Amino acid sequence: MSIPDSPHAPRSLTDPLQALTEQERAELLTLQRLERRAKGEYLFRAGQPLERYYAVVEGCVRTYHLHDDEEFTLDFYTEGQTVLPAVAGKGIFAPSFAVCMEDCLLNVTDEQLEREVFARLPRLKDICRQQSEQLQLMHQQEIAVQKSASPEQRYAHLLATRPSLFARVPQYQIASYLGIKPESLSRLRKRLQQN
Amino acid sequence: MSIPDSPHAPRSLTDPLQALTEQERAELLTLQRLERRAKGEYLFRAGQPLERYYAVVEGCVRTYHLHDDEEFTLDFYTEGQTVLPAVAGKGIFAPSFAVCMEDCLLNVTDEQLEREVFARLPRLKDICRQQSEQLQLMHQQEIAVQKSASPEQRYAHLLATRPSLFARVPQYQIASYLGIKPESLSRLRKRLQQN
DNA sequence: TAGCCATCTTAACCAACGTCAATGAAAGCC
DNA sequence: GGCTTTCATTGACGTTGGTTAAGATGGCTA
Repeated sequence: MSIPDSPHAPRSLTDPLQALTEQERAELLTLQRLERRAKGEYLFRAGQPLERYYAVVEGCVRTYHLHDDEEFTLDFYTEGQTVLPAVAGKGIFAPSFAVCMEDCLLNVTDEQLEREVFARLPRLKDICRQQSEQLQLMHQQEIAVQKSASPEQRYAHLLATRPSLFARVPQYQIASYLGIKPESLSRLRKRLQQN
Repeated sequence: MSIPDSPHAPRSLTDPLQALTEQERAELLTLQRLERRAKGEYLFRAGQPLERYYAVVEGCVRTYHLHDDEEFTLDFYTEGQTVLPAVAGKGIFAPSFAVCMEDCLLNVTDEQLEREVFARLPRLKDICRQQSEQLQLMHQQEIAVQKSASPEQRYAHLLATRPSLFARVPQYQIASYLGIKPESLSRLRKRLQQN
């Protein structure tokens, strides 16, 4: 019933900004651009060019994939998380849909802003690159878990690591995140209660 | 029975070196370091610091994840592919095992060599970054497929896109790549034959 | 050649998920 | 309040993958 959690492949990231000085962080705050999005609004849709990327300051964003008119939830992003790998720019197209589950406050970055920020805070570039590499390894890890863990294990793990999600997100979307149907999740939960 | 293949999330990459001039490519050839590894040799093991990364020039490398003494194949890398995201350096640890399925000829890069190459061919840095971003999107795509496609669909897709693998790799490892047991793959194949 | 090992297949049984359909419960709307 | 909509639950039933165990095949070696 245990989830494979390699000690060297963290599934959650340390705040990348910790490496900055107080002053640098203050400067970053003056540079960043915040936007509000209402519940139900889309940040992007599959196939669209990705000109901006988003970090969640407040609220919850869900990404999903569409296949045979059915949604498959890829991930939920909450406070402090960056939606998708922070990738944007020419020739980059969204592989999925991203929709706000709640009213959101978002930190929005486009190519130009990224250049400005990196110009002011050159150290941030390396930090971001490291962050991106960590994320890649985490994705490998996620694929591994998806292959080796049962739906029940994945559910238990989600419940343990992100319990607050269950209060913010409808269960049928959690089910699709776990890769099963809502009815199955319902029965799975019942099974666990009884034991 | 169709596999979700978003037109904008390519599952195979264009050769990143196409963007280089003939001369640059020639220079790259003089810089690169080739190594031979025998069948069965490990490139790295889970938890080890990743000081080098590898591209397959000839042969086949398998990465896998270990969970409850069972192997879960993450991917097979053949001619022209880079093993894992090309990530290496301080603080980076292997999330999985990588073992040669055949005698291999590998293109090996460590941090120092990477610096040298980037110093000689500065354009390559951007190319690699773009490549890395594409890879990240492909990983997202893979997670989506893993969630939305049945083992049968994944099998059909693998057969269609990488038929040569079936001649190079034992079937029980293909099964673990598909996320099922060898017996199930055997039955699945029989089912498909009959229909 | 005989024996061993790894791999693939087959069969029988069980558990778990998918599907379809019906019922409840909660929230939002007129 | 009554209505609709959305979401969660439950049941019946079929399909499929996991498990276990037993052969079959082929290659390798003593």
